[in-house]
Amino acid sequence: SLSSVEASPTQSLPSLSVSPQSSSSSSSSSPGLDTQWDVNFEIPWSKFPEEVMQALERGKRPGPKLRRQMVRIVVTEMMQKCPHVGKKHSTDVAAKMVAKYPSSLQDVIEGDIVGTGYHSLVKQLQNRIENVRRTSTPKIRKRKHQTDDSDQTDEIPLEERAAMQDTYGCIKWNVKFLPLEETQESQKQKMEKLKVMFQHSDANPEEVKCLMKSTFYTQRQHVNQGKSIKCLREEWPFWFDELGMSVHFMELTGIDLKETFTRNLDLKGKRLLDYMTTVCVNKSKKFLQNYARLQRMRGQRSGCSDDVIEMILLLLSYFDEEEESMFFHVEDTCLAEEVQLEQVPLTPVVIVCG
DNA sequence: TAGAGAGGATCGAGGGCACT
DNA sequence: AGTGCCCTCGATCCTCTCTA
Repeated sequence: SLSSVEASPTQSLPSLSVSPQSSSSSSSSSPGLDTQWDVNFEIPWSKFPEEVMQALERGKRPGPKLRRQMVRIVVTEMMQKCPHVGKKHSTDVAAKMVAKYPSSLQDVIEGDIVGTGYHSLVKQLQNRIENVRRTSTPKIRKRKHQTDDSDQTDEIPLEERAAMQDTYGCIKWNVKFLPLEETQESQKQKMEKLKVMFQHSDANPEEVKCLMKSTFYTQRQHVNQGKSIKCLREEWPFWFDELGMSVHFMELTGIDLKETFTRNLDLKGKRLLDYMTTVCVNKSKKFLQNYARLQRMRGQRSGCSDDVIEMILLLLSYFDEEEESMFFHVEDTCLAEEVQLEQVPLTPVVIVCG
C-alpha cells in the first residue's frame, strides 16, 4: 500500500485522497480539543512569502532558506491548531503540500521519486516541531556565576528541567539522597570538623578520608549550586589538598585520579607527545606557535619533567582551551592569601607565581 | 575574515502504547 | 510477553548569519 499516493491536487476531496492506510479519526481522545483539526487544516499558502509562492507557482524548487521559512510558517499554524502534532498529522500536511506542488516540493533524485516523495518534508516538519517544543533553557544545570547577594531568582523550575544525569565520565554528579546514616545536622558537624582538622597539620589522613567520603552528598550540593571557588575553598579546604581532591574525584568518577594519571602517562605519554609534535603541529598556526614557545622554554623549569609539562600544555592548545582559564598568573612575591580571588575564574585554576 | 551564536538536523536511548 | 511504532530527550554536529 505504499507508493499509491494519488497526486490529485483537488481540494474538493480533502484528506481522503492523501492519508495512507487507517484514517482512524485521530486517536487523541482528549475532550474539548478539535480532534478533526487535521482534516480541516488548510495549508496557509497565503502566509508564505511572495518569493516562496513565486517558486511554487512556477514549478521551481525553493532554496533551503525559503523552504525553511515555509516549514516554519506551516508548523506555527499547525501548532496553533493543536499543540501536540503527531507524525500522522505532519505526514498528512506534507503529503497535501507535495500533492499541490509536486515539481517544487517532491523528493526527486535524477528524475526518480524517492519513496513517498514527501518524506523529507515530513522530517523537516517533525524536526521543526521538535525544536520548537524544546525549552530554550538548557536542561542540564550548568555551573553559573553566582554573585553573593543575588539569591538565584532565575532558577529554572524543576519540572522544566530534565532529570539530572551523570555525564562526562561522572558516576555520581548529582547525589539524590543523603546516606541513610546521615542527617543534615551530622553533615554540617562533619564539615565543621574537617575545617578544624585542616588547620592542624597532624590530622589523621584516614579520618580525613572517611569524613570527606561521608560528606560527599553535601559537597556535591555545594558544587552544583554554583558557589564561587572562594566560597567553596572556605567550606571544603581539603578539596585543595591532594588527599581531599582524590577522595572527591574517586567518589565522583570511580577513578583513582593519581594512579590513573601516572599509569596513563607511562602507557601513552610518549605516543601522545609524538603525535602532538609531529602531526598536530600542522593543525594550526596558533598550535605551532605554542609548540615553538614551549620548545624555547625547555630546561628552564625544575621539579617536573619537561615532557609532562609540554604534554599538558599542548593538549590545552590542541583543544583550543585558554591557558588563562587554567593558570592564573600572579607576581613572584605574591602570598597565597594576597591573591585577588575576585579576579580568579569561576572554575578551578592553578595559581602560578612569576 | 574568523569566531560566536542561533537554529536546524541527526543519532541513540528509553519509555509508552497498541496490537498480536 | 514480544513486537513495532511513536514520542521525548540529551548530545552533538552542521550551516548560516551576525559581529568584532
